[in-house]
Amino acid sequence: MLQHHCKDCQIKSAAASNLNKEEFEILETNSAQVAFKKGETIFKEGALSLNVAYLRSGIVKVHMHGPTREKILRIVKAPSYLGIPITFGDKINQYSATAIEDTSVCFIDSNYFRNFIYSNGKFAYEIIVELCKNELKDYQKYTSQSQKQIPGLVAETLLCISETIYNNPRFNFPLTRNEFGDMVGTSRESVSRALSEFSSEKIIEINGKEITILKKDILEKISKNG
Amino acid sequence: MLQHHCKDCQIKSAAASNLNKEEFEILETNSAQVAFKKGETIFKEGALSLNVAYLRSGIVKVHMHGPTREKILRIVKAPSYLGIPITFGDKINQYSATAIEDTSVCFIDSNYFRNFIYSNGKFAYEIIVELCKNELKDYQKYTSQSQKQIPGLVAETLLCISETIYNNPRFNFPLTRNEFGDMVGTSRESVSRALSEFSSEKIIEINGKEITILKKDILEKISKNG
DNA sequence: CAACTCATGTGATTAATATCACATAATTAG
DNA sequence: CTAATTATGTGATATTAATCACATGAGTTG
Repeated sequence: MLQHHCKDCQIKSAAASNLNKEEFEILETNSAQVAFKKGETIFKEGALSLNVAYLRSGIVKVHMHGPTREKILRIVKAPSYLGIPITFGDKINQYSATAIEDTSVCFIDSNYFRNFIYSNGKFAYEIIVELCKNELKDYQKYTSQSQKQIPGLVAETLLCISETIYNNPRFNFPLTRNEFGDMVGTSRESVSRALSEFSSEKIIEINGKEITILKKDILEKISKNG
Repeated sequence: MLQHHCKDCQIKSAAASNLNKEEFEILETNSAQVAFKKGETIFKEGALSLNVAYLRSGIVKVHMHGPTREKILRIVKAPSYLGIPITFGDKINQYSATAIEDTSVCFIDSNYFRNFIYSNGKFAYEIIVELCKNELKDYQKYTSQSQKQIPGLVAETLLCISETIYNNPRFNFPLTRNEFGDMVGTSRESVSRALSEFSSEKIIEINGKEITILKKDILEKISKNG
């Protein structure tokens, strides 16, 4: 457990901003900050869920076993809670989280986290807001994925990664082609072909892992039309 | 607004069970019970979300516009909250709810609902648990839908409707074939073909809207293997 | 740095599903 | 009760994407 001072943490969650001095002391003595290297597992499907994980820095993939392959549910960028649902929705983790860049995670004993919900209404409210926003985002993605064809899904994913994770039209795509496939529910070959197509049409530029979005408007159109 | 007494309501939510006498009085004066006939819209995508909807009785489909067609996100059976996320995740409804059987819904002014979260930790906690459980269920379904093929999806849906909605191997399927397609992300023809196939193999029996699951074990195998 | 292993791109083939077309059944409206 | 509308089933065809096969490339490890 690294020494840390939650009260002075510069990257508190919206919920934690509502904690008072005493609650911060409780948080501090019942949480642990852990560093993960790229590729390391933060928590694993099937294990007991005893902690709430708060992602302080880095990027993480949230994923679960599917009927035929792994499914990447979302890419999470710090700062954000990582799976409150696995803590309060079930006793056993229903999904895993793996660092796709070096990350720092605070694990909070879920009993104390629960007590904050009981005793601090503003804290609870912010947690609810975060859960609600996630659900809405998930439903959007869910709907897209069941209706769009592969070029649309690949375009959507590129835009999403560019805009919500890197805020930059040029970025290092953090997943392998195989994982990209796991994310949109298709094979690595199909992803590869869609990317090649976009590249040959000068909509994007590919340099290994580095992708540059050249024509955002066209990519948006492809994403929208499926 | 129908006259009603929330305190004595026999079908309170887990969250509402934690409200005290005063809170029930507030709830009573700031909520309205409304009856909906089959097919009527309970709330609509795009409208302002000013109320939390609590489904007291009946069955509802929750759905949203997708890129190419409507998407049915879930079938909800009473008693259950209907879309807390639309109230606290955004100011505008991101999805609609439509009665697929006659229903009774309590609309609760979201400002008062929010106050309960602020002031009653156990209420807030139960809301969080419900949101978390929904997220886990959604992720499971989400993963299935992006990996299984149509027979697997149709089998999964039949089992789900049979077990979680009707608790009976024989039931009146509450959706048209088209809506069934909207639910699993496929065309009505493909759903129809899968059902015919199951029927000719004596796995199910179809009598118009009435479906009987004859061989649950085989249906489960089809569902599991995709 | 050489030998592996893993990741990627791409052509050929196969399989799954969408779409179209149409007949028929069920439901709704007048 | 009849006409109109909507829902359903099913064959034929077209489209899409999966799978297989293989070459190349990049990164890793001894």
